[in-house]
Amino acid sequence: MAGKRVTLADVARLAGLSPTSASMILNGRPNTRLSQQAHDRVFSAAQQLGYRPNMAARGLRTEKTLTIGFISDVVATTRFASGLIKGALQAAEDAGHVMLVLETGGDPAREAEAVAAVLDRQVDGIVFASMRAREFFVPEIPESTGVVMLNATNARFPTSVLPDEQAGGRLAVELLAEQGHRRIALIGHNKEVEHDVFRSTTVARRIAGIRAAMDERGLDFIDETSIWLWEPDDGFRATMSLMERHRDVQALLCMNDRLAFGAYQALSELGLSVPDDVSIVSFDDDEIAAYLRPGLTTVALPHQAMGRRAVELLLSEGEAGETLVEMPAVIRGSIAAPMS
Amino acid sequence: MAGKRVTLADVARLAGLSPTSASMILNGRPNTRLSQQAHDRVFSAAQQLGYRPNMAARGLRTEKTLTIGFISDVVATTRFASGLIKGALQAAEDAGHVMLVLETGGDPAREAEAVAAVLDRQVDGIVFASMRAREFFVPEIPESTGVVMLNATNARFPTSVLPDEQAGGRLAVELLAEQGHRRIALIGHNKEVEHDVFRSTTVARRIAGIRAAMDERGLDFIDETSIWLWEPDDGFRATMSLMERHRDVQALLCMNDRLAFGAYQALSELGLSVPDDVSIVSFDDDEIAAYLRPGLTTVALPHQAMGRRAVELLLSEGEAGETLVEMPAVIRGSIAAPMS
DNA sequence: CTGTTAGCGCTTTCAT
DNA sequence: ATGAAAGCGCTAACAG
Repeated sequence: MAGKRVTLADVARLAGLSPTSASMILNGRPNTRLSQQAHDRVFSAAQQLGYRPNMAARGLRTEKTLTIGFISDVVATTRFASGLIKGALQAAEDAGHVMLVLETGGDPAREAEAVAAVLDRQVDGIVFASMRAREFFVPEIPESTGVVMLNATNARFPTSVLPDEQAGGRLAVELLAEQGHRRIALIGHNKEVEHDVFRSTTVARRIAGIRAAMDERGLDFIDETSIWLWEPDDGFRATMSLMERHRDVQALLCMNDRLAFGAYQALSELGLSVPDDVSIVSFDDDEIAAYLRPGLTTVALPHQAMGRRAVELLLSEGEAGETLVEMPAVIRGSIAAPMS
Repeated sequence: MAGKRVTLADVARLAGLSPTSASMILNGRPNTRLSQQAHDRVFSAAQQLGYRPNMAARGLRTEKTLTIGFISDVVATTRFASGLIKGALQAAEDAGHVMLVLETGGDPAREAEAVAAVLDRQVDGIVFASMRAREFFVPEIPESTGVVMLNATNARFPTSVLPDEQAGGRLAVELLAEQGHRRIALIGHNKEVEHDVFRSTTVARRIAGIRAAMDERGLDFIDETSIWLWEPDDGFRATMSLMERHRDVQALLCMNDRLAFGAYQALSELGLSVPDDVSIVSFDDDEIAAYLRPGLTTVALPHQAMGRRAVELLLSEGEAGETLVEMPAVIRGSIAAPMS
């Protein structure tokens, strides 16, 4: 049954035409009116034989492979960053493309190899994705190959897709301000990181958004708890230390959901209730946000939409520059009006 | 600079040899001793020109593409299942292969298209991965194409990689029994699911392992709490209901970490402490397991190892049959000897 | 030891 | 309205 693969020549032969004509018909070439009969015969022959074009052969001629390369540092491994892949995959599928996924661990040598590997396969374009937005090293790439930076930036490749962190930062503050909170603490802010542009372009923007929104309303950071990591344990300790010094804090703004998780644990240990005693808003919409009790209100990192957008830009040769994707608020039970 | 791509002919010309010779040298063909000089000239020419073979052209001749297809239902999107991809990616890279990743959402139509898409690109083999182990629909595939089922099974393709659930189930019980627990409750068991082989081949095995280990030690399920979903909220409710009826339970065995998360929340609400009042062991080693306080002891689903194994089997034409991958225990603070 | 010829399956001039 | 021929870049047979 599954002997040799059906080739265009087979289809042409069965249809009683030349491969040339069959090719034109199957590809729906315009300006070349072959008879209706010919069309019918070719289509039915292709159908009957179960013909599928050999992309390698086609690619050899056309230089197009309907394949794109998705090269990431560690995206494939991390919880929500796989949303980037998912979105990209969907957009690729919608456009009839398929995606080569490679992971480099952020190692320049592997990045170079990854680029070579996808270039060898004549991909139609490359998406470079990073787990945390950063300036991303990119090896030399022929000009004919389109490149989009996803959650990352690179001077040589200006087309990039990033979350709209500034608006996201504003939004988080607004969620709290609308409830009437004035004494708000920020958990996860770190002045050193803020000014380390390489490490985190976008965090700086988020902070800028938060700061602007706070200033406009005359609110102040109650505290700037400097911590380095953003894991639950850091959130736990930061919250403990904060509450010790500022028992009157009304709301917490956490830089990510894991910190917020730690904050929940700390507040619970202190006998404080969310949101009755303290409201919490954070960023990411990590999976745990929905698991917490009460659910965590958070400004989502729109990974899936970003992945989708990146591939769309790649395939449409969209204009260069930054595309900012909106960070939507996901409202859950962790915010309420302050009691005092 | 980046004009036309360097071709084998260019290399041969520069080396003063025919393309054939250059090809043989570059591919390190045995039994064809070309002079050492020729080797040197070809290598240096290739180096100098930055030659890279065109895989499409090579694939056209050799029928090999150094590319494998990874088709999953929803793997790419879910937190820990992306471990499957990561492992597969690593094994592929180690073997000099590259991976096309497609997602089908479990929809047969999309599955058929995905298979067609990778077959059109002449992949050297296909891995079918599923989020939860199940009998997986697979469209017709030419016999020459290797297929490995990953966290899934299919009658037509006997080569599959699965977690060793039976041993994992035993292990979980042993962790508790070693501490001296005798009154152990199982959270997440559902008799209907247990017998629904299609929905969950492996859960049945896990239960079998648990049951066997319990029987050997003369332990009994304190309760079989039938619930359908395995989300934190389900764990919360199941634990609440359980503790109401069996205040003397010493340990909880949760079918996954999310259920355990819910159990933590419930116990906390009841003023009970983990592990002093109740020990908890669960399955998966989801990310939250490390986030919980105390850390959750859990029998891990070895996704990464499984992904790796699947690709290794695919590329080595390994023998057919089930490959069971060990589920290792990850010990954290949620277990201790019972107080009573 | 090395080169020539042919052809993988497809698309694309260019003739008819 | 259709087909013949050439060639994409590579490798496998077969001569020299």
